[in-house]
Amino acid sequence: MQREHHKRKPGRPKASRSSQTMTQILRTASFLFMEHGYEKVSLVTVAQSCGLTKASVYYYFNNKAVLFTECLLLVLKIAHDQTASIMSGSGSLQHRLLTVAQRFMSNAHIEFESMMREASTELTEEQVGSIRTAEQALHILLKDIFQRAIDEGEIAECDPMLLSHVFTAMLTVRNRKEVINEQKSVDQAAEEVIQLLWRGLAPRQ
Amino acid sequence: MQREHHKRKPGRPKASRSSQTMTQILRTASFLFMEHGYEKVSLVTVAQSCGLTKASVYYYFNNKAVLFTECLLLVLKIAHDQTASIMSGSGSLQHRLLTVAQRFMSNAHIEFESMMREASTELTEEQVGSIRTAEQALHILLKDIFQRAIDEGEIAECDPMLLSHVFTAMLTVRNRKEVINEQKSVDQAAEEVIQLLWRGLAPRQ
Amino acid sequence: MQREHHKRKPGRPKASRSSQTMTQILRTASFLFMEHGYEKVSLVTVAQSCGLTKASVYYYFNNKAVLFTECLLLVLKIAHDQTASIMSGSGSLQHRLLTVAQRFMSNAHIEFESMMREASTELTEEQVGSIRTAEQALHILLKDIFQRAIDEGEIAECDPMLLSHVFTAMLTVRNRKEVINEQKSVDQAAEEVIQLLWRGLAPRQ
Amino acid sequence: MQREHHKRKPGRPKASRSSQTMTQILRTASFLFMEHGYEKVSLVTVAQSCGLTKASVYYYFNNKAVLFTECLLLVLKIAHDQTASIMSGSGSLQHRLLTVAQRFMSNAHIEFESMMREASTELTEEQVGSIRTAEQALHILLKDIFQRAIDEGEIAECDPMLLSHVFTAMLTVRNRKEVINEQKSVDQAAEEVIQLLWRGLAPRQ
DNA sequence: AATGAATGAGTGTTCATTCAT
DNA sequence: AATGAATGAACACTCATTCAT
Repeated sequence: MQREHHKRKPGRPKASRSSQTMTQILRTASFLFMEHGYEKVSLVTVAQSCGLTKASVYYYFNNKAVLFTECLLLVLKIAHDQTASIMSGSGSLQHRLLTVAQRFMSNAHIEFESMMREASTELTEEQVGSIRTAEQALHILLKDIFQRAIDEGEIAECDPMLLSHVFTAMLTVRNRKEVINEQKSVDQAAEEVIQLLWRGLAPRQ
Repeated sequence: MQREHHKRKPGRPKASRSSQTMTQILRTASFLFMEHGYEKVSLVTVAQSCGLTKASVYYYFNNKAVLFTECLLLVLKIAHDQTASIMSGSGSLQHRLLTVAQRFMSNAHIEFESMMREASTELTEEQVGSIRTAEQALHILLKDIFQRAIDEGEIAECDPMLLSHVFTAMLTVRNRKEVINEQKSVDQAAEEVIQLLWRGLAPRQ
Repeated sequence: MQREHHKRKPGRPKASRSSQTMTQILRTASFLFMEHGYEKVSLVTVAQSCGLTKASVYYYFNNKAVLFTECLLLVLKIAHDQTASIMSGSGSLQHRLLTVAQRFMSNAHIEFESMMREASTELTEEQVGSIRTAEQALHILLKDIFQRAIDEGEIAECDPMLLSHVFTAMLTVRNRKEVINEQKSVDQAAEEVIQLLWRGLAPRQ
Repeated sequence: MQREHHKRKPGRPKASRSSQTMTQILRTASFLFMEHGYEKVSLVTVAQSCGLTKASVYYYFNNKAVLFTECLLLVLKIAHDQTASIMSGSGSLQHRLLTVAQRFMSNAHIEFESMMREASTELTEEQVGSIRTAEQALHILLKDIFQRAIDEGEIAECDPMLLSHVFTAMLTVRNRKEVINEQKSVDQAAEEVIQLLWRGLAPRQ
């Protein structure tokens, strides 16, 4: 009889906190992984940073590799979306690249490739694959943009995929203390990097 | 190389050890650290790769942090000397940079900054400092070369130190599978990277 | 079956639970425990095998020890009843023993004593006691049957309780791969075991 | 020059204690495994029972599965050798079997098959195989003895391998409290079991 | 000069158990 | 009646480090 009133599912309803806790773990862990890499971040660190117990982290993520994978997918997705959003905006290509550079360089992170090398022995092939795919999506996005710019004569001819990698590699100067310091802000450094990339070293005659 | 650093006391291996075995450990460990990073390389791995026991490694190096420090100092010194040698040679600046790039890119290694971040929690400030100093020597070398080139109008005006960092950062594309593969050799990639750096993106009119 | 054990209070599931779900848990868990032993069967396995959650299992059984106890009591009662039913049937004693043997040997199960030893550190003395009682009921049943057979001269004189244990112990050969295989079926093995027990090794003159 | 005196190997000599510690671990662990099974025996228990640390156990045995395997191989070898020695002695077959039975029944142990089922998920196929081989060696030993006895008309015709398994299965009654107690010693029980096996149930006419 | 032995601290992972809903 | 969330205790395993020889 009660059942006819409102077919409420039995059991404790999934508290909205549930998803909140999970995303909090994801966010915290993402930050830690990007900051310190795979090995250095222990699950107890993640847990404590969230005010939880190790076992609670395991309640949401089956193991460290899974957590790591989801974190990277999240970070890469955000990076991809942000980049896409910025690049689809108005302004000159140079200016939009600068905006992307500033965005990327504003949050420190371990160089991607190093992190993957560190983690790859612990991840399944599938996990590595999914991360690689998400990473490539970002590079393909940039490559396509560069390709179009080349076609339209906006930039000089070159391998657009290589350019995409070089571009992101250049942004890692952000991590060097001699580059970013009291005298040179991140934004300023980004500007100079982009200018370097744009003009090249060749002297103007 | 050791005699050059007078202030270091901890971090310096016990004197009067058979330099034969010691340099072998150094070389082997250097290779392993550059290949896999700090954490991934256990002292037993180093020992076995030398045909020794863990305890023997401890006989020459007081602890892992000391060994790591000595390794990086060695690697950085070699890199510095090689670069200096190449850059002091003849040929155009662009060509000499290409040679340096090819040399660097030919042996895979974990991105330097990532490795330092990984290791830095285990190293003493002094150890970090000595590595940073050696690293900076390399960048100062490049900076000076770039500065002179700017002064002589060989390359466009820019922050030479930043340029030095950007230059080395660009070389890390070597680690990306999409860049180095069957279709593009390391030397070819190096060439394209240098060309990109030289010409920049701006379209020629 | 529960009503028969008045003295047990801990170890007895909360009253007035939907016997539907409860018996399903009991049946499923019994099977799993007999198949894999105490430790190997986690409550989450039991729950999932029933399409429930761990917490639901706890709703019916206060803890793992209680569930295990109830399972064994159930299994032992079934074994007892089946044996009683078979032995009270017609046919020669040897033939009825064969039927029992075939019944027992047809479903694989961990040797009883091993399972008890595994579980006993987690069970209360009371729980161990109740299981032992149920187990003994089975042996007493057999003992009485053997005693009567001895009295009636149907079998040779011997300690009937020991015989009961030897009889059940012999049936555990069922678990050995060298005994039960493609060439020898369970029923055939049972037959040979019973024949061995019946005739003994002594050569006939 | 020193080298010419006595080519002593460098390093600390393998203390005779070394092997002593190792065999002590083996003995202790064997006892514990036979007493409680695979899962129940944690390596910290083993270590403490030897007055060592967990890590020390790992110094001698790479992991729990390896330790377990070596323990079982040891136990099975001892059992095999003891049995062979006893069976090759003089006296009637019945009497020698009794001696074997008494020997086996005097030390309690978990039923072998149960232990293997418990452990097999953690062992490599190779490890399982080597244990199975050692186990089979014992059964083959018995089988051959039984076969010869059959050939010589010393015992009645039957499947000698099945007999071997039945024989060892019968000895597990040792674990039952109703069999071994204040009123019936192990030796006495062994005697009755052997008598049962020898004479069988069939009434003598 | 080199090594066998031993250890402490830490890591990932599992699981029975509790509690509010 | 049933469940989502959270936890503590245990376990297997690794590794840098020490010390007597």
